[in-house]
Amino acid sequence: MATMTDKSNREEIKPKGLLPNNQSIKKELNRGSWTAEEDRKLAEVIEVHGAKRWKSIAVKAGLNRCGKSCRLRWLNYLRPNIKRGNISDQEEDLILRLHKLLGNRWSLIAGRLPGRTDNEIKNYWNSHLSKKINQRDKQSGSPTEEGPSKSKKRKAVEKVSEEVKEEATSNGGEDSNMTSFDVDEFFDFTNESPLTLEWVSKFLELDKGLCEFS
DNA sequence: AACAACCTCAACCGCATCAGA
DNA sequence: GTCTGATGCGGTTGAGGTTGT
Repeated sequence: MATMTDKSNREEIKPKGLLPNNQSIKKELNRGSWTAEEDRKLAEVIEVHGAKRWKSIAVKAGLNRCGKSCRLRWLNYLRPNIKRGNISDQEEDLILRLHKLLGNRWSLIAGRLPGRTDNEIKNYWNSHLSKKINQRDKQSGSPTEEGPSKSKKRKAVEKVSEEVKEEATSNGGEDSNMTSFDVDEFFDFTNESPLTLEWVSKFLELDKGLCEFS
């Protein structure tokens, strides 16, 4: 089930990351890129048993991997309806807006972009958009664009979070992660302006339209 | 052609939260 | 209420690819 962009077709799985002298690797689990064979096994088991209890999925599939790794592989790569390839201008715009609104809440942002994963969006942000924004800021001289106040951000975050939750549950419960978080802690809200609420609702309207479009 | 510098993105890690016993 | 295992999230890493010199 590997795609063309997949680097995982390599036969050999090399350990990744810093593992000082194989220091306490539990049972020598496979690490690194996934092979097409592993993908196939994982997909088969998930088809039968569903995407839950990842540890047992790993065992049932005969994969020498931890459940976490299997989950990640499924969510970011094997899951049906994954949209791969270039991020469209519309999507990019949406990511920018959502990031302005939500911050680094990648899973929430991903929840508003059908077929995109949080990892993908995070990568895209780090490699493309953050630079773009830095350049723009340097040119304009202002650190950030006009955006909603923190209290409005908070409301928007709550709303988006709720919507994502609903969508997730209506999609069979899969990906029903990121359901709640401490908004109070995340945003330190003080001042507000009437314009900002308008900004948020406009944004949400636009967002809805885009979702229907895609 | 060879090398260095930079870029991309899959995968890992640590931590937080949730759910069940 | 506490413990423990499962799950989810965001930050980070590094292999491999691309571009520049």
